[in-house]
Formats: sequence, structure tokens, C-alpha cells
Amino acid sequence: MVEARVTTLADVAALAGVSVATASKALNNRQQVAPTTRQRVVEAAEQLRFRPNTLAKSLLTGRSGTIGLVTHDLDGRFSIPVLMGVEDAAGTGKMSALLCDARGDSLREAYHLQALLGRRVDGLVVVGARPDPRESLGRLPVPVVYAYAPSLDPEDMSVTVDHEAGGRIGVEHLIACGRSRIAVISGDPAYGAAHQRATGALAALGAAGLAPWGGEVLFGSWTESWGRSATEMFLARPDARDAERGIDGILCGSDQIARGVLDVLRERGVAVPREVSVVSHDNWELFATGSRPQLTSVDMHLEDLGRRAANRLFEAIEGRATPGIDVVPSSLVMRESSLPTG
Amino acid sequence: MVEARVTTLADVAALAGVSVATASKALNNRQQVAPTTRQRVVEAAEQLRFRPNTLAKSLLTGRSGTIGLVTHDLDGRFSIPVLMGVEDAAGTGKMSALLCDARGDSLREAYHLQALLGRRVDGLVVVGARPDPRESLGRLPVPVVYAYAPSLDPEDMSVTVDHEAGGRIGVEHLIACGRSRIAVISGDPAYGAAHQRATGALAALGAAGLAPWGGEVLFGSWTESWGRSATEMFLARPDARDAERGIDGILCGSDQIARGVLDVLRERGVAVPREVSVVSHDNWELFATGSRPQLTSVDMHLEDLGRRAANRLFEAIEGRATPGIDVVPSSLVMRESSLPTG
DNA sequence: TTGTAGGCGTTATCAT
DNA sequence: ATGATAACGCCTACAA
Repeated sequence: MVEARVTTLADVAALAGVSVATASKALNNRQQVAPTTRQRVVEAAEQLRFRPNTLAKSLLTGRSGTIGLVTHDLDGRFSIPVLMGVEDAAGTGKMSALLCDARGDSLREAYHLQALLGRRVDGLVVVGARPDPRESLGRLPVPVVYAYAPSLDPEDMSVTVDHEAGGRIGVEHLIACGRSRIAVISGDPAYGAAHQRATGALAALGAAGLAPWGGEVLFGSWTESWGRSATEMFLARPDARDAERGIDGILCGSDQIARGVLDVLRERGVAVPREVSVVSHDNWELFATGSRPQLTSVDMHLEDLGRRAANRLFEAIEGRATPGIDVVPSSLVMRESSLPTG
Repeated sequence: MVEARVTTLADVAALAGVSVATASKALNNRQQVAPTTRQRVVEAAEQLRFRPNTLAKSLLTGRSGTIGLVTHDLDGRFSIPVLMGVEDAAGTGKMSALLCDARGDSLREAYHLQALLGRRVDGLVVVGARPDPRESLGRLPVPVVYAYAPSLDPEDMSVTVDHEAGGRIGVEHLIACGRSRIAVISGDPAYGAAHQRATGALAALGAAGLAPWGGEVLFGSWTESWGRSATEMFLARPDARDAERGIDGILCGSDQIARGVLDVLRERGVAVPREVSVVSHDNWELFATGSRPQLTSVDMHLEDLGRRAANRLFEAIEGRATPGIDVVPSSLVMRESSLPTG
């Protein structure tokens, strides 16, 4: 399709036979213009498919109506929902989002930052690849909100997840299901989240006077394969399936891990949820609902997190900045892998 | 963090004790400025952390250095790699991308379109939620490239996937593995891709003088659950595991379907790939490598598709538009679920 | 080598 | 009610 020339307000004014000033007022619903004139201008604008040049307005107002979105794993599982939330919050207003993928590289991040600031974004949302706290970008000419991965500087604005609470919620649910011999399979120990979830789980167990089955939390990776290995390790213990002392619940660090767990349990003829109840983290629909049985999982509400980040940013842009970390509570999504009560 | 005031070229010029014109020349490496002056200007710029206002330049040049990205399923599996490719191609240059999620809603799409055109994007990439052809946006003031979902108008620029070839490739590989009794489990019949992949598969079978095992291609949905059901239907046939006439290969419409297929085959004690080889589509790493055995899968090279879309758009922006559909070839990624030869 | 002036498209102010 | 004009920040002739 060939491009047509871009029409300007001057074109509209000319066609309507008025000055640009009048045309501007007419189109912006200023009250100092005759109805008939306004009508003529509006028609001219429509006829010419006039679309005001936001850039010119921005130059004048100093506001671009644009925010910068810096992500660190566009291909990852966690950035996307956050981005959606941000986009959602922005879309409902008149904000647009410039997207950049820095891929965990701080040089690339710096480069993109320059480009965004040059485009005079009104603010920035920086989405981390992993939940671990990150370096602050420091003092910038526009407000910044750190999403998912909070900033190390408490004076910055961050919105993140309470992984410890996630672990707690998972265990509490298992206990509520009447389980007391609960094994905990966490993920990659290089991630703070793996430890925090474990800590929360241990706390909940402790509060009920329990200890994790097998004596300790297992760390590995966020993969199905690790879920399978860990489960096999557990089942290899002589008392694993003992009616009195065997496992009756498993908390997994992610849906993928849980997926591996379920596969092995099925192979070994362990009934889920009757014999062993399973709860996992992330509530990744695809994994959680594709499995048999479907997974009960802790949802981090990442899209909500993104929306909050955006809204906090908008407030900061309006001059009402709120330093500190905002924690979005997780919640449990119940499915078949854990039966409430028995 | 508190915001600092934004510095302008005038500030730099003032600090350096020159006119804005000279400052501009100095910073843009124009050759008509004394080295010492340039030095002073550069230092002033650095000291003030000067960052030229791209918007002002855009107003002047008529180029915003920005492209609009309209996606229809940010949460979906297929948009993201395409977006990554686009972002990648843009990032290497000096283009930035404005991201919008229209969520399959054409009203929302129109709304976002207005916003993007108002921001004077230099061009647009429209990414479909599904591969089926879509309505053209028609004549717009900037070039548009349709990615993944091609435009119905052949005069538009589109970059898409050859699903038929994908189906063909899958079957040809199975045949090359020595398989001849190949069942085909496709996906949701509401998707053109489901039919095209099936058509390609049938063509390849026909070329080898074969017909699909069971007589026809099965359509269902893109889920694991459907993969399981379909497999059970096949295995329920009396000759399914006959050494002479039984299934020895399965082509699946997606990795998720294949996942379900593998699960049931394992449960029934069917050895993969020895007894039955399995090939699927999409090559979604997470699914393809998490399964046992890992999946041989047809990769659509979506990131490459995104890059191509972006590059074609950039060419069009430069005035070298190339109407028509560009098809990115798929290729096979071999893993354990299909053994080459036997 | 440096500075002055005009203009990009829009809005707001101030005349008319 | 309408229009002329300045201003936003920058770049590029052209003049000095």
C-alpha cells in the first residue's frame, strides 16, 4: 500500500477557511468558537483524515505521553504478564509504551536507557528477569518503577512478589488438606525466590509443629527433570510409602517441577491427590491445567503486579511519588492435585 | 529518586559560551567548528548530562525513529518470538518500538492505531494471534508489515510461515526414519494452520505412496488432553500394535499435543522412538525438551520471521517497499523422539 | 569559525 | 468569535 501525505493542522484550517488557531480550538473543544465554524473544521479534519502530531504537542508541554519499558527476558515466562499489566494500565489512559529488551545485559540496558530518555519518556518501568533484587539505576530525570525484581535502593519505587508468603500459603493449604508429612522440592538455589519460598514453607511447617518430610528442602533447578529426580530420590527411601510415616504431600517450587513430580508419582502408582497431595508455584495455566491431575498452584498475580507498577509510575509522573517496595500478595488457585480436607 | 531538570541545548551552549547553532554543530560532528570550541561544548554537554530531545528532531525531519508494534496475543506463545525478532532488528539500528496489545479486538486495534499514528511512527508491524490471514488495515500514511498472520490483500507486505511445508517436513523425516504407518494428529480445525499442516503431511505421504494410518487425519484442539485422547483412540483399534500393520510413527500438530501423545504411549508401554517415532510442531523448547524422550519438532523460526518483518519494514520506510508475502521456511529440530534410520 | 534566522506542528496568549 | 504571534528544542541554510 502506498503512503499518503500526512495532513497537518494548517491543511485543515485552509480547507475550513479559518486560521490554525481557530482550527486548533475547534478540534480541542475550546468554548470560544462558533458552532458552525467548529462544524466546518471538524468536517475538514475528517475529510483530510487529520491526526494531530503528538510530537509537536509534546515539545510544547514537555510530556511525551510515553513510558519506557525495559525488560530483561522478553522470552521468559515472567516478564510477559508484567508487561501485559503495564500495557493494560497504560492503554486505558493515553499513555503508550516503548519496549526494550536488555536481555540481562547492563550495557544494553544503559544503551536503551539513553534512547528512551532521548525520546523523553515520562517515566520508566524496569522489569527484571528474575525476582532477585537488582542495582538501582540511580538518579534519572524521570521516575522509575522496578517491577518483579525490586531495586536494592529502598528509596526507589519497586513492586515485587512475596515469595516467602507463597511458600507459606502452599504449605498451609496442604496442612488444611490434612497432610502432615510434607516434602518440599524447591528450584535453583541461585535464585533468591527458591530460598524464600523454602523459608516460607519451613515457617508454616514449624508453626504447625512439623518438619519437612525427609528432613530438609531439596534444591535443584526449575525443570521437570529435576522434579522427576527429586521425586525418585524421595521414593527411594524405605519409608516413603509407609502408611504411617510416608510422604502425603509435596510442595514444588514451580509448575514445571510439579509436572515432573506428577509424572513419576503416576509411574510408581502413587495416587494423587489421595495418597499424596501436590501443590506448586507459578500457576502457569498451560502446565497447571495440562497435567493429570490438574495442579493446585500459587499464583503471583504478575499482571496485577504490572498494573500496580504502571499506576505507581503514573502517580509519580503526576508528582506523587511513593518510594519503597510494594508487595503484591500471592494466592492459591485450587485444582485437583490437592483435595481440600479428606 | 527525585527528578532533575532536563537540560536543553541552550543550556549547553550557554555554559560553553557559544550559540546554540555552534553547540549543535559541535555535538553533531559538523566540520565547521574549532577543535577547542568543540571540546568546550562536549564538556559542557557531559557536565549537564545533555541528551538531545529526539522529539524536536523528529518534528524537523519528519521521522520519529519509532515503529509501532501491534500484537494480538501478548500472552500467547507466538507473538513473543516475533516481537523479539522485531525488537532485535530495531535495536541494532536506532529505531525504538511502541508496543500495543489489541487482544484480537479490531476496535482496540483501531484505537491503538490512532495513538501510534498520532505519535508519528515511521511504520507498523502487525502481529497476528493466529496464522490465519487477516483483513488488511488498508491505506495508511505509513508502511505496514503483517507478521505471522498475513494480510488478505496481496498488495500488502506480509511475512508468514509455510505450514504446509512444515507438515511435509515432519512426514518426510518420519519416512526417512523408516516409518511407513504414520498417524497424523492435528490441532484445532478452526485454524488454517491445522489444515495446512495436515495437507502438507498428506502430500508427503502420498508422494511416498502412503496414506495416513487410520485412514484420516484427526482434528481436535491444541492441547495435551487432545493428544492423549487421540492416542487412546488410535490404540483402541485392534491392529494398532500389530507388528505388520500397527502404527510406527505419529505426526503431531503441536508440542503440547505430542506431549499428551507421549504420556499415553508410555503408559501403554509403547517404546518411543523404537516402536513408534513421534514428530511434532512448534519446537517450544520448554515442552520439547522437558518431555521423555525429548521431542523432534518442526521449528517455525519465529524470531527470524520477526527480524525479516522488521527489515522489510525498514526498507519500506526508506522507500523500497516490496509488496507480497514473504514465507519463512520451517526446519526440523531433531531430538530423541524420532531416531534417524533404524 | 561563529552567529542569526527560519521552520518543523501544535497550543496558549493576547489582540482584534 | 477569530486571528496573529510566540514558544517548545533542534537543525540547517545563510550571513557575518
